[in-house]
Amino acid sequence: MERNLATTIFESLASGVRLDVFRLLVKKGAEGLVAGEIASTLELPPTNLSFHLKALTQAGLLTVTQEGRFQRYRANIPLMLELINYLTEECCAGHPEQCADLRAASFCADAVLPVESADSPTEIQQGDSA
Amino acid sequence: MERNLATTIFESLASGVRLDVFRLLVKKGAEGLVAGEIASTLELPPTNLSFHLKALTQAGLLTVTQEGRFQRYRANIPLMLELINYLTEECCAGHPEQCADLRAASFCADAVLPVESADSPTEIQQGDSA
DNA sequence: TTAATAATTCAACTATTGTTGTATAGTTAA
DNA sequence: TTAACTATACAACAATAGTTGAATTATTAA
Repeated sequence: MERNLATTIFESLASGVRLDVFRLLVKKGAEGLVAGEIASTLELPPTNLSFHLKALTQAGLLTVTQEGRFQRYRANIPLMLELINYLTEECCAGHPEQCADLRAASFCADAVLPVESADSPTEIQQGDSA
Repeated sequence: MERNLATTIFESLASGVRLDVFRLLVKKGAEGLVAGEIASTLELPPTNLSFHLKALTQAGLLTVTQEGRFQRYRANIPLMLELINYLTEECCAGHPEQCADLRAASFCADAVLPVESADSPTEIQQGDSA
């Protein structure tokens, strides 16, 4: 993982609103939520939520699939695992075995599989188009 | 973990400088480094490094012990574990067993034990004095 | 005590981020 | 096509974070 990506991910979680959004979507797992459901659950104005969803999605922490007029968001758990691996590289002064448990952790790996839908949703990659 | 602490931790890692500092100290493990060693390793002006060390320490990610005229910094790995647990609470829509591996991870747990020193260093708790 | 060293604090400036209201793009149904 | 709805993009302002140099505190050694 590149340093810039890591700082972007941390920055995208350095806001109470975005942290609430990400944790909510981690809880929902593979089901995810559409933007309106997130807004009503967290009681946020749509404009403000959109701002934060964009930040999280551009950091790669969320994926988006379009379902008709809805946008469904899901947490990108594998990216979180990569981030943790980045933090623990060459960990503990030459004793990497101390980190083995964490580095091998699976962390909800199935949470990124998209749910089947009648609208045959299309993946939207908003990675780093900025 | 409280939400404010979590966002403070993420914010403290949302800077390239602070991320470099934290990863460097994770690599050093229980040995840690004094401020001057960090400054020379990362080629940072002491004033700027001090600013970032303060942010990391106030977030709880670093611990400081005084050794004579030196300040030795170490990474606080258990806090990182708490943070990961906070992210995975009620994970994956009622299937918490999918996260079991990560939540049980030990992640360099011995990295916080202070190294013995002739100066009998004293713990300095800079947690939330602000 | 005096000088040298390690690290931090303070103040000023620059740069970036967060919030809100309004306007726009795309989707659905009559 | 028109109207209603979902969600995002844009622009303006308010608030916060980052960097630097000079001054300060604390420790060590002569």
